[in-house]
Amino acid sequence: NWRPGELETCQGRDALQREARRRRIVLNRSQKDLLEACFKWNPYPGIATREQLAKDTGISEPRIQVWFQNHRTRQLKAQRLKSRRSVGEQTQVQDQPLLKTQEYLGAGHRKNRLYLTRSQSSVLVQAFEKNQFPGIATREELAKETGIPESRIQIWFQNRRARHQKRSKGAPVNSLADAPDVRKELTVQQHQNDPSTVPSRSHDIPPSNSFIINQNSCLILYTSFVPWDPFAGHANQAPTILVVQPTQTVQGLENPHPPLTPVNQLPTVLPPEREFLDTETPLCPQDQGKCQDRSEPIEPIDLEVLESKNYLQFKLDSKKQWKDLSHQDITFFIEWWDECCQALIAEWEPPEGTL
DNA sequence: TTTCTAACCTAATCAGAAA
DNA sequence: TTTCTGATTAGGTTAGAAA
Repeated sequence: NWRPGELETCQGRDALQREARRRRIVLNRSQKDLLEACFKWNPYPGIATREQLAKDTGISEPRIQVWFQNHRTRQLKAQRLKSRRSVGEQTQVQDQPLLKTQEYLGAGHRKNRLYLTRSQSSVLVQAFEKNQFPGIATREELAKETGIPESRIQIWFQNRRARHQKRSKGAPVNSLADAPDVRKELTVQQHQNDPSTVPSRSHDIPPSNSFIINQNSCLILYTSFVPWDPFAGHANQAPTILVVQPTQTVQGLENPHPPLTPVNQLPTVLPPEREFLDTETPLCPQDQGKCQDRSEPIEPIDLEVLESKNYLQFKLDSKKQWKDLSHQDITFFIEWWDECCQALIAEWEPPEGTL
């Protein structure tokens, strides 16, 4: 049951000609738990979240991305099936999109764009001319040769095939299109290591490992309080996730759905209480020296900290919303907060027997 | 053998730099 | 503004691991 034109595609090709795929990974229970918990509150994780998940699970970021892609598909499919069953087969049901968080809607959601050099382009173009559907071995070889991550090479081939097909179907071909880029010879690593060479995105708020900003509240995610080996397989060594839920009043403002479900299904380890609750300036750990030179706490007019069950809740002043804060305020606060979290994590000693 | 799901695919679209 | 192209999405297919 091939579709017209499918002979041109990988799926229509003789299986014998197809190059081998990547070896399939098998997720363990705690990796799945962590991904599923994260999916519940954010089905569209941005690059910062995906990288944090990669760290915490030991799964590479591209595999995390694929897992989310597949999981969304299954989720939407199941959702549709469920709603059609409940309403009746004959009725047309409006599909409910998955909830997108501020992380998705804001800037900094995507990976930094890759800029290929002339030589990188020509290597890829040559490879494409030989084989439009390289398997994992070829892609890894190309990755080694060009210094481009394998996952991006895969994307490059996908885009190239799509555009190649479009053009061969009669669209006018611009001779410059897809030609090796004439930009100066910056390596990928240069772009990645030197932020000044990455195209500016002045409105960006830096991605945070521990923050998600919603319109009216901020959600704080702690991970990695427990040094955790994803492959160790001990149930009590699951990663720690602490999601801070916006208050009910805040939730009610704009979104009919609670934006997040607090994730407390996983073992939760709070940071040492003294760090947050007993100080005059609860937003800054006492050991402020670790927060570089920022010994001045953020003026707490915008934020307050509340203790509630096992959650720490930060709530904006009722009159103030995140959108009222300047970009600089937020950027400063996030950077500062990440540093404090890192200092805290570095300092934290797990209870005996948890390792 | 069947079921589940990671890996991979296309097509459409977004997004940002360059022309 | 338009063009180009890397990144992301939805959703379908393939194929390997587990039941």
